[in-house]
Amino acid sequence: MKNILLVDDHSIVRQGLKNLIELEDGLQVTGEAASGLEAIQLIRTNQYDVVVLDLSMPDKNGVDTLHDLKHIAPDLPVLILSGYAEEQYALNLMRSGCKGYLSKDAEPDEIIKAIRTIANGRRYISSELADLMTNELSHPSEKLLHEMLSKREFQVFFKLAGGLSPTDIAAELNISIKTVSTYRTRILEKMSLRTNAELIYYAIKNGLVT
Amino acid sequence: MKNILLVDDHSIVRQGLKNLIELEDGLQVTGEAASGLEAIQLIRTNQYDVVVLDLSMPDKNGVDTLHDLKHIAPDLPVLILSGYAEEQYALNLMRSGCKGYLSKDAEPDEIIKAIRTIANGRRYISSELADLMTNELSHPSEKLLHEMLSKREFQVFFKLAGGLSPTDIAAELNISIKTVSTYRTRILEKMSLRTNAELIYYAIKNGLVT
DNA sequence: GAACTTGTAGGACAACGCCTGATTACGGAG
DNA sequence: CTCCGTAATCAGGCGTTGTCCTACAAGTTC
Repeated sequence: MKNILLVDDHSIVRQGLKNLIELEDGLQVTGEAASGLEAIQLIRTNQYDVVVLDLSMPDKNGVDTLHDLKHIAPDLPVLILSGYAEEQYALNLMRSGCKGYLSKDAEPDEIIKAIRTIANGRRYISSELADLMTNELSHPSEKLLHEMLSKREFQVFFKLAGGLSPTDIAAELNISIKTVSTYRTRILEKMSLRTNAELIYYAIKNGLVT
Repeated sequence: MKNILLVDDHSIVRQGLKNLIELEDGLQVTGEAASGLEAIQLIRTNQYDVVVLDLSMPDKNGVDTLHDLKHIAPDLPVLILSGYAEEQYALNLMRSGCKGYLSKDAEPDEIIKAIRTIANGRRYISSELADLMTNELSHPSEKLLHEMLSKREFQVFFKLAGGLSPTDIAAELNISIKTVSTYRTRILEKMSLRTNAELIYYAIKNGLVT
């Protein structure tokens, strides 16, 4: 029997998933969290086989949550569930160590399939994502700019795009402002941007923020 | 027995809502639509007492869907369920004739309460929304926000939106940086924004920059 | 004429950016 | 397997920039 932790701030979504999952043999939901912090705490004290993680949450976003998770429990497999517009960062997330990535409007069947696959220790890659990735491998030069960022850089990028100040970001990531500033410089450099404004513009135009 | 139509493109969310609703006496889900168009079609041919409508959908967004709905079935009460960041529309939507507005992360209890209230022909207004509305009424603004700016303020707004630094702007307008900063403060104040990022976001979404 | 609004800035202080450098992690060459 | 280069993560110093608060004159509204 596989124990599943659901992380999503909308209780309706958790309800829906739970319902779906509990119809299945061998799968059960043994934990629910409405935020990244809650999730981290549950994982510290309980034992799960799979985490199903929503990307967009208020207090601590999915990207950061995934990052922290990987420190606490490197081998715990994570399935990312995303809304729209977030397909763009699928590749970044896969590199950050999630085992699967699905859009919320996927069919219930597919979600179950993904959970099963991941619970068994394998990766789950949807056909859309597979396309993306092979595309990626065959023409590496055509990477989207933001996919050239490291994990940490991407986290910072994301927060800058959301309008957070360096000070806020430093606090959220527990690093020095100086470090944030360093990342910012490198992000602008890698992405050939010049200002925060351009960065925000990029993020909006590429659907990285809604 | 009240018949409810659920409109949301995520089947998980529909599942969750359905589950929630069917535990209740006197409420039943008799229709589901994954898109605005589907919803319109169902409403043409079937009889519902309440529509629960998600705001963000791919083909036709909730705003437009609501608008069309009101032409086909002016008296059919609609409860809007929104994700984040959409609170801005709440007021416009209420004016467009929806009967209630709730965030998706509301408690299940509240959702049920809202549905019941609306099904009985009354409006449902959450406390957050009530706050917003009174706020709004106290300084009425039919105008677009940026139309409330003075000439000078608008010049600065425009340049800020374009990513110019205060220093650059000061140079272009031959005024002190301090003055630019003052305008910035007033602009943010007048437009109820908090950061340059939000300002840029506003400008892009309102087509003030390309 | 009192009460806003608009255009303008100065001073104090915090925030930020740029440059530089340490440490660690990793992958390929030898 | 070790060595080394490169990329990633982090941060301090120092000077600049920008924000916030305050202020004030000129117009506008009631």
